[in-house]
Amino acid sequence: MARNCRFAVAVHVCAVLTLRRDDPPATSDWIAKSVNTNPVVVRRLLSALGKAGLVKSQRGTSGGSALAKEAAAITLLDISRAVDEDEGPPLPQQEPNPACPVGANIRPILTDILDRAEAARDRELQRTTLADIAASIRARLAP
Amino acid sequence: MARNCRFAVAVHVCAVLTLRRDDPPATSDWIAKSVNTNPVVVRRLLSALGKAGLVKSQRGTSGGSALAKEAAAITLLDISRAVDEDEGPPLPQQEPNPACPVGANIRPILTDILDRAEAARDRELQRTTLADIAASIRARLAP
DNA sequence: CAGCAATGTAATCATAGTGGTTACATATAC
DNA sequence: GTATATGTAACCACTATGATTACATTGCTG
Repeated sequence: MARNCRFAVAVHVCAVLTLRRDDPPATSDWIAKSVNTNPVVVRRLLSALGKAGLVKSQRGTSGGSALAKEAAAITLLDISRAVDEDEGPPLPQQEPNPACPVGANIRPILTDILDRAEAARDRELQRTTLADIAASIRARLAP
Repeated sequence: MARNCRFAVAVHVCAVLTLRRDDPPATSDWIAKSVNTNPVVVRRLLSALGKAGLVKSQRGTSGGSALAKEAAAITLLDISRAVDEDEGPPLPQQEPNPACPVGANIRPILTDILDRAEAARDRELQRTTLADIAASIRARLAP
């Protein structure tokens, strides 16, 4: 998993947008207050989410952002892919020694394993949608 | 997944030790040449693997390292846990705004999701042992 | 149309993590 | 006792991250 917090913050941002359905679009300023960070950080994420087609933003007065699709149609994997650009598997950039039987053969084996591990993680993220997140939050609000 | 290469290098190191079963213990110098890195980097990993009980090392002349268990009894998850110390889920250290319904409730939800994703990855890593890695390498050596 | 309010994005900065390297103390075989 | 190996601390260069400032751009609204 990526060691940054972009995914976590992006889910938070999207959760805000989901709970604000039917309300005027949320400004990056407003969202930033909920996340407790700088509005530009939020706008960067919204920009990435927008390029992925998950969110649409409007400039100008009474502008802001809203989901571009149904909450049930956006999975956490979509969000992860949108904000965490695809770096390959975490292998050393220095190639191993091809003169050693291990060095000559370990690379594709490691790539395969790391890809499989990431696929497992992805499958898990794909199982949850923004609608599920919203439901979890609502459940905690009115117990 | 961690964004460092420790896991990948550690698997390489362990693969070397596995293929050298019944040979004199491997020195960090020798292993480093296979990985194509500095011996100290290898020793750091061997130290962590040793503390996890996966490897044993011997100082002094004709010293070196060897597996502490059967290769079939060491999973890639064991190696990952040994060299990538457990940082929690990647959440922002700045707590979200408790006055917002989302900010007040998103934290445990995110933790749950990230834990689940990591568990899926772990389950995948657990399915492969060092014996499997060694077999894959041997298969590529004599096709 | 004027002006305000919002996004989009570049540039900069402090901080932290990573891996490579040197150095040296310690242990062990011969 | 000496050569050889591990175990670690210390330091360095490089990179990623997230916060921040600044400013251009867009669009509503009076």
